[in-house]
Amino acid sequence: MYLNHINNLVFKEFLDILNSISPLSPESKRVLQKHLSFRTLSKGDYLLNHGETCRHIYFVNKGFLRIFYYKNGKNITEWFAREKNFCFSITSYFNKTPSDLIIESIEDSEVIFLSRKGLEELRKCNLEVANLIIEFLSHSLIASQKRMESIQFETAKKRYQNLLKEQPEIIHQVSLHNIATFLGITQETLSRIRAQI
Amino acid sequence: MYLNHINNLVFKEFLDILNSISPLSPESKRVLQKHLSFRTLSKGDYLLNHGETCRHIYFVNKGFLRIFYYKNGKNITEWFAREKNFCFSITSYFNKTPSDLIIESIEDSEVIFLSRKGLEELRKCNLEVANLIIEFLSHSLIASQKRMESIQFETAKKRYQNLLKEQPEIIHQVSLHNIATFLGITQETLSRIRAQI
DNA sequence: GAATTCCTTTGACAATTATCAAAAAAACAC
DNA sequence: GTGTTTTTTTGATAATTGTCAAAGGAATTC
Repeated sequence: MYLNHINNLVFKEFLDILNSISPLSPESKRVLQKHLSFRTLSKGDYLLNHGETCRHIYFVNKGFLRIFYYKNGKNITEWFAREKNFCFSITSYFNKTPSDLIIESIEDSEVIFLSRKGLEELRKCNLEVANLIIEFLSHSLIASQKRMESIQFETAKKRYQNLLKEQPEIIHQVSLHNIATFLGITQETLSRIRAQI
Repeated sequence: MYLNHINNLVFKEFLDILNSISPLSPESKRVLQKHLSFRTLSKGDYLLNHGETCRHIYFVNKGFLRIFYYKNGKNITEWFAREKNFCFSITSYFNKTPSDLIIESIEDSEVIFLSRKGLEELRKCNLEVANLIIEFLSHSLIASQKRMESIQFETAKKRYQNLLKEQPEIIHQVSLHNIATFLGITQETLSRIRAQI
């Protein structure tokens, strides 16, 4: 269900969030708004499917998303996107290739779409938009780096404890299996870790 | 040994490389050049030390660098930067915090420094520079993502084989220990993997 | 509320990798 | 070359995690 140009208040709030990431003039907000769209999702809906090319950066206005993919027939969680956070398939978005990742709504959600085409056009001529993208990418890079270090150098137990500390609510939102694959371990191993704590 | 504004030809070539990443007018090149510096390093020299804040993006004009850190007293390789590639400490650079990472020259090297201060100034007022940074960050993000997936979902043997395929020359440039920690395994495990192949 | 389905835990065992120690090989210095 | 140091390999053992199978719980449906 696409509802373009309808929920103006939602867009206004979103543009304010963008503005807090990197300052935007009213004019920049106006041109950016042209490239926004809005979608509501029911629990279980897919925002991006395997094989589709990722043509947007997604902002979770409400709800909760899971980004996952299939590896040897098993579904592996790559990331969770909480309310007021962004997500997208990095590789598909930049390389314009079919996505291996699937983005699933695990609660009823509201998502704002930022179109790649729009952003690519705007960043070429609008300095504020270009700087907004720089802020966005540098934060994404730091997050990616952090996750990499966690996977490479912490034990499964430590990673689980960190997750509990940083996102305690996650336990009630997603299955143990999803948390386990997100941590890079099997469901059984996570179950045993929990038994120890 | 810093040699600013001396090796003009080297800078010209470097600016051409930047231009090939994202187009730069002669004027943009001119202003960018003001924020470049140059340094030669002997084998074993440190480009960035633990506790120092990373104030530059480095470009390996010649030679070979290793980025590593200490974890429980052991030195762990995070990345290798080959000739004509960039490197920097992501966290230290963006957060302006002391670096955990150490960047070491493992061959006699020539490195071009792109100053963070200069880039931060320029990107605010120069659209071409802002777009250059966007290209740079998006490629960094893709690389970080790729490495993360490799660590999380491939066996040590597979990772070693991929490394051999992608950078066969690396075997002759760095010790087995450094390759092992880069792959996220111990030296002994890597030695045993090699014996199998 | 009984049946079905899905999620989580537990058990037994195998595979992978780490750790500690020592030997072998290679590189380096004199 | 000889001796010294560093790097790599090998051995024995332990720890961690994965795999396969089954049981126990919880949630859902009819």
